[in-house]
Amino acid sequence: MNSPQERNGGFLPDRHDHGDCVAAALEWAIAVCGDRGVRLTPVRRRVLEIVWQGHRPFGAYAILEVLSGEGHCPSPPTVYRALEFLVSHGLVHRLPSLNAFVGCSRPGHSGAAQFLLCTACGMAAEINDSGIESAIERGAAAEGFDCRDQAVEISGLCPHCRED
Amino acid sequence: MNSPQERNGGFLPDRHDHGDCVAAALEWAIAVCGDRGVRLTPVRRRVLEIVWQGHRPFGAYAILEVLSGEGHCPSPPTVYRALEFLVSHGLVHRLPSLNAFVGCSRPGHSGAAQFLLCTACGMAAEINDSGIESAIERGAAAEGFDCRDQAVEISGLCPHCRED
DNA sequence: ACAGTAACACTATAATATTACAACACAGTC
DNA sequence: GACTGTGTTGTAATATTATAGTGTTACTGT
Repeated sequence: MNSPQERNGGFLPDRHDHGDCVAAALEWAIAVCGDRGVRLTPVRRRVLEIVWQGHRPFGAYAILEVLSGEGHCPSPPTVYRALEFLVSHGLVHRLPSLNAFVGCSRPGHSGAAQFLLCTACGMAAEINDSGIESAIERGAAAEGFDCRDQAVEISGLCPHCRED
Repeated sequence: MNSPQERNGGFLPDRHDHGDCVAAALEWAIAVCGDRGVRLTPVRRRVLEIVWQGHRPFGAYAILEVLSGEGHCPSPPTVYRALEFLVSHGLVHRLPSLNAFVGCSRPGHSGAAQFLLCTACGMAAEINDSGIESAIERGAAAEGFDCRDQAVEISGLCPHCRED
């Protein structure tokens, strides 16, 4: 099975078929959960869909608000647990600098991810740049540091906004 | 004037003379504020010293607690304002992944900083690796992204902890 | 059906951060 | 020394993000 990688990475044109992005993410999530014998419950599935509403980070309480608007009105722990599950299975990323979550565009990818965050429009793009990853590993190793996790958040202007 | 760079970077031995680190940071802060015509008021100075108590990130409310223990009992906005001032003048860094602040070891350095965060002992080390910085710039440029700020937080085990 | 486990609901609360406005302090000028 | 404008701090209230603890429900395998 293919990951949604080809379709979802980088900054996409404004009017791409976003339904495809969501469908691909969902399909991938179902496959991953099947493989690992874990459950993509309704709450988890719905949270994943909401996070994927756009290529834009979503706060936990924004997710909660969407769910509340649907009659189903869960409490913060429910949302955080669902997010934790999705993050732990590599389906969603947390962006600490924004206290927000974004769908993983390359769930099949094994390496580290980096994020481009547009300060103008709020768009987020995930890249998986092995040059950045290995530069960080080298930098850490030079200090005798055993690198376990990299969080790289790059803020600036996306291709669309830098023209305006 | 020299920045405290030589003395404070990377992971230092457990028993270095930490008074020197604080003194150097303070001296640098006084010089920077003098140059720019801004004031290193008592609150700001004291917050800077507290952040520099160790090479370890300090939360805003932990700072507040220290200040409270000193009779001088400020409120959250006071601490956040002081931190904002120090961050804006490059004297302190914010670590979003920890919601915490750490003294800048290389306040004179013009390039981007990266942080090595030990998950075992909580130590933080700042590095200024131009290889990482330029790899990120390349990666961003490849997406047509105009990079304004890089936040790189690397978690893992520091040289001391990886031996245990 | 039953036991074991995982997930969820619910209440409360902790931890982090900001808004808004009033009071004060300092620098430069008269 | 008083006047004035700017920047800083004090204070109270509140917003935002995240977790703890307890009990209940739902699914899985036998």
